[in-house]
Amino acid sequence: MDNQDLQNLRHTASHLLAAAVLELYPKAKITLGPPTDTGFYYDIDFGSEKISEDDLPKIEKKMKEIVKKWEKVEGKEVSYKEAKEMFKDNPYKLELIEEIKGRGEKITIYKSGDFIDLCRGGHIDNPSKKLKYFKLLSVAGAYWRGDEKNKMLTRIYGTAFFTKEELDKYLWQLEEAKKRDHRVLGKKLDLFLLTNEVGGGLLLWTEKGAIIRRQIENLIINEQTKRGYLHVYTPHIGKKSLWQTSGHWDLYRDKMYSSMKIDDEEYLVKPMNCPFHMMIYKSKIRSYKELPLRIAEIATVYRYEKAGELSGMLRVRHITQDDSHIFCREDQIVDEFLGVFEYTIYLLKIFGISDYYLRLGLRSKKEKYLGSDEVWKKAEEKIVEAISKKNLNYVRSEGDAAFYGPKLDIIIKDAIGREWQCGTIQVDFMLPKRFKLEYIDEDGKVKTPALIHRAPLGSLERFVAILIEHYAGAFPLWLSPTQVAILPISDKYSSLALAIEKLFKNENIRVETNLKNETLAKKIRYFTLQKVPYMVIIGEREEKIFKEEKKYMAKVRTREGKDLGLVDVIEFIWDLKEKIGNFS
RNA sequence: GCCUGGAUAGUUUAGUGGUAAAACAAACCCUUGGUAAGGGUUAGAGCGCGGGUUCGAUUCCCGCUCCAGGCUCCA
Repeated sequence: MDNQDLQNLRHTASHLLAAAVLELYPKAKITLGPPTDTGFYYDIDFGSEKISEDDLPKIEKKMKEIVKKWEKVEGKEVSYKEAKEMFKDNPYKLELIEEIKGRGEKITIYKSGDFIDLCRGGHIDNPSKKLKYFKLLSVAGAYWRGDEKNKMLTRIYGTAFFTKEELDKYLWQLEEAKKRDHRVLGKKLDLFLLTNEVGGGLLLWTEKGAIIRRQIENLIINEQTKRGYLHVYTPHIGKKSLWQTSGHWDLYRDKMYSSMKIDDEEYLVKPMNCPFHMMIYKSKIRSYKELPLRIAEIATVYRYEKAGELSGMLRVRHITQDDSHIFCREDQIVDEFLGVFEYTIYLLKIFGISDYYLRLGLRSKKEKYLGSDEVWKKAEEKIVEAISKKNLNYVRSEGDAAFYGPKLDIIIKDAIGREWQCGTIQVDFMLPKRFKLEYIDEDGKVKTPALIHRAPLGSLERFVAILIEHYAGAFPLWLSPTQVAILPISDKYSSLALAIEKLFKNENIRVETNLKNETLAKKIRYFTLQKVPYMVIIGEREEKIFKEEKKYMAKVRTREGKDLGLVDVIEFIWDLKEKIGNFS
C-alpha cells in the first residue's frame, strides 16, 4: 500500500461524509472535499442550520450505514450541459463546472450508491469492504475558495485508515501531542502567562520562562559578537514620519497600532526595527571599509494580529526578534547571506532542531510592494545564488515576500503538526534608498548600500514555544529553569542541604531545595514532573561522610530515573559546568 | 475579523433556576521516612465582565472580554 492508496481512501471518505450530510440535511450544499496529509475534510454550506461537534456522532453513524451499500465508485465523463443540469441546485458546483470548462478540461462525475459528486477522481474500489476505519474529528469554518470576502462554509474534518490499529495509533498520537502542547506545559512548568486582564496576545514571561529566554538571549549576543555584529538598543516608538519614509505607513499599516500624540506630533509603536537601525547607520559618513556593517538588537516589536489568529506563545501581538540589519556592498550580499544562513543552522543545531524546510518568499500579484521588477529580480537572484551554492532544497512561495524584498524563511512544525515561520533572511534594495543611506566606495564615489534584514530564530516568543514542544518540557541542562534540585530525606539534614545548595549557587547553577516535610518519593515525583535534570539526595549517609571526612557527597538521580550513584558534589558541579558550556 | 465551542478555588475538573462539589497544590499537626503520591486537620471560589428575564441566575437570554480548533493572515 502506498501513499496514493491512502489518499484515495480518504478522498472516498470525504464523499461518504458528503453523502451522509445530504441525507441528514437535505438542504445543505456540498462544495469541495479533498484528502489531506492526515485525513480529509468537506466544506459544506448548511444554510441557516448550525452544525457543531455534537452533531458529528450522528453524521458518523449515517456514514457507517451508507458505506455498506457502496460496493464500487464509478466515474464517467459528462458534457458541460449534463453537468450543469445535474448540479443546477448547487451554485458552488456550478462555479467549479464553469472553471473546469474554462480550463478546457473534461468534466467527470463519480457515483457510489445513490451519491454522485463532481470530482476529478482518485478513489478506492470497494468502500464497503475497505472504508471501515474512519472518524470525524472537528468542525471549523472555512471561506469558500479560501477568500475571506466569500461566504463562510462549515468544514468537517475527519481521518481514515485502512486498519483499526493505524486509526487508533493516530488518535493516540493526537492525544500525546496535546500533552506536549506548549500551552499545557507552559502552565504545568510555570513558564508564561496569558490573562484576559492584560489582553489578547500579550504574554507575561514568568520567572522560569524568563530564565529560558535569557539563556537564549545570552547565546545570541555571544555568538553574534563573535560574528562581528554590533548590538544596540532602540526605542519602542518613533515619529510617524519615520514610517512614512520606510513605506510601512503605506504598505504595512494594517499591522500597526493606531498613532499616539506627543507634543503635537504623531508617533507610532514600532512593528519593525529597520528605521531605527537605518538612523544609526546614517549617523555618520560610512566608508566601504566599514561594510558589512551589522547592527543587531534583540528587540520587541508590536504588530496587530486579528483576534482569532492569536495562539498561545506561537502567535502574539508583541514579538521579540533576534533582529539585525546588515548594510553591505552589492558584491558582498551573497557571502553575507550565506554567513547568516550558516549561523542560523548552527543555532538550530544547538537546539537539536532538524525538522524544518526553507521557503523562498516572493511577490504575489495581489499585494502591493515597493520597487521595480528589475530590483526584485536582482534581489531574488542573489538569494538563489546563495542557496544554490549550498545545494539547498527550498519551496518557492508567491505572496510570502516582505513589502521591500524577497526572503528565505525557515518553517518549523509544532506538536500538532502546524507549520510556523521562524527564521527569516531578507534581501532589500529599497529601504536604504528611501532613507538616503550612503557610503564612500574605494573609487571615492558615493553609493547606496544593500541591506539584509535577518532574524535567525524569528521571534523568541514563537521559538520558545517551538522549543517547549520540541523538548516536551524536558529542556537540556543549559536551558532548564532549575538545573538541580536538592532533596534532603528529612528535616534533620536541612543544614547540610543548604550548605550544598550554596556550593551550586556559587557556581551559578540554578538550584532549588525542597525542605518540606515530605517523603523522598514524593519529592522525587514532584521534581520529575517539573522535569528538573538532576536530583541530589541528602540523608544520613551523606551527613556521616561529611562529618567524618569533611567531604560533600550525595546520591544523584536524573529526571529519567537513572541513578548516578554517590558522587562528590564539587566534581559533579564541574561536570555540570562543562555540560552547560557545551549546550547539553 | 469570520465559523464553531468554551470560561466554576492556585491547577484539573464535577454540578445545579433556590446562593457550589472533588482531587492535586497550599497552611498546620502527626510521622523523620533512601528513589514517582505516608496519615490527619484547616483554609480557599460565589461560578470571566456588564446588562436583561425571574420572587430568585453560576445555571436562561443579550452584549463585551479572553481562550481553543479552523479559515484568512503571519515572526
